[in-house]
Amino acid sequence: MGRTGDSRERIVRASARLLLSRSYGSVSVDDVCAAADVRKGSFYHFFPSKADLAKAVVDLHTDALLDRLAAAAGTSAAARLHGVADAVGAIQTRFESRFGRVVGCPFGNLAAELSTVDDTLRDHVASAFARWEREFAVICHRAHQDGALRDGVDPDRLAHSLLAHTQGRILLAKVGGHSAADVATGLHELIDVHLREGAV
Amino acid sequence: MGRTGDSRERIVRASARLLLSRSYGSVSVDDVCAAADVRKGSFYHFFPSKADLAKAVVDLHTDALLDRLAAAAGTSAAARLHGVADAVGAIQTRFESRFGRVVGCPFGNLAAELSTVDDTLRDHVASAFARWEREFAVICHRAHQDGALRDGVDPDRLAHSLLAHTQGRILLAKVGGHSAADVATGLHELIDVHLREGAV
DNA sequence: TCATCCGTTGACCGACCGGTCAACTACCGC
DNA sequence: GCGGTAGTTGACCGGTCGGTCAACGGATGA
Repeated sequence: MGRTGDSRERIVRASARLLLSRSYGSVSVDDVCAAADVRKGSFYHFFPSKADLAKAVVDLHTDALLDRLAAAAGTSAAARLHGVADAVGAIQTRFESRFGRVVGCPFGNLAAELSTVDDTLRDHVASAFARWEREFAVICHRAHQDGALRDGVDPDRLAHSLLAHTQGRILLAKVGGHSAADVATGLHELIDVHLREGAV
Repeated sequence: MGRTGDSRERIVRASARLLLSRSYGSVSVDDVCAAADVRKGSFYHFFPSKADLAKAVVDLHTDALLDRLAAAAGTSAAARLHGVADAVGAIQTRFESRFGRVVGCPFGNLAAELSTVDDTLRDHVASAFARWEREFAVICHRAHQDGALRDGVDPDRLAHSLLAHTQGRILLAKVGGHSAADVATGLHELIDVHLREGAV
């Protein structure tokens, strides 16, 4: 082994950073190798193609997100719902301070750019979204059982709606140059309008 | 003039089609020229760069969208609100039948891929979104004046929320392989929860 | 001690990228 | 008829792209 054997991890982390600050198409394998201080041959030792690297990056973000969502506390179901909005806001705020601006959602960025280009990658991102939505759905169902949801609000559909809203808000903040805090505020509003009057 | 002098238009229309079916990064200037049956020199006679072509495509879609939104009829303000959801659904359904799948929003796709890469392009797309949101806002304000909106719902914030939701739903449909009809349904639901009970 | 194997290196490749250019052509106003 | 000009053509360019490969090195286990 050359140095410490953490080359693969350095590659994934470096490309996660580069993909957020730019885009899949504008980040070359050479860029990634330079940022990770790894030679190209090593890169292709770990990843059969650039697309596979992107999948690894998706997995990295998926693990991080699911951890964060699980850690999001909250006593009542309604508070838990607001907790996920806070979690999303916290992640975006962290990206914002790291890159100096809202740079989008790691999943959403790849989904928008590559869904129509690489079908296996599309499928991979879709799975990540599905897991994310399932986490939301669990919380929505709990809120439903607690009677915190407005009449006629279906928990599964609310979960999907929440995810869509998250993606849309982040995208608009990215293109419009808004702040990550606005994203969180918008999500809180969306949640409130779905909660029964008088719920926390 | 070589043929009929409609080269520029052919270029824009061909690249509008290619950008929707693929992505900015995966569509080359050569691809566009081939699809438009135009030689590369002609392309660069009309557009100083590939990015400028993308701006022209944005303008094309902006005009089409604003026309469509203006044509969306509706007697009551609430019906008008649902009318914009139908308009979005109709556009997406048309794309779906043209390309065999949901291919995303022309603005959203470019916003996600290029906001962090090309600042002038980002600004151009942001302007298009701003005009779109303003159209939504006009209708939301009308609904507000008519007392159709739930208490505490701010019309401007609702317009932004509606736009975000539109983008998010389209993105999720694109990556998840859902239908354009689902997008419209989701938008109708979002509108309904913001309307006062008993409003049409 | 030695073979094995994972990781590493750097040179290399053909294709394709966005973009340029000088020459040519057909129209239009004069 | 003639000059100017908008449009067109095809050859051309340097750079970069994703990806390949043979050779090498150092730890590990027998």
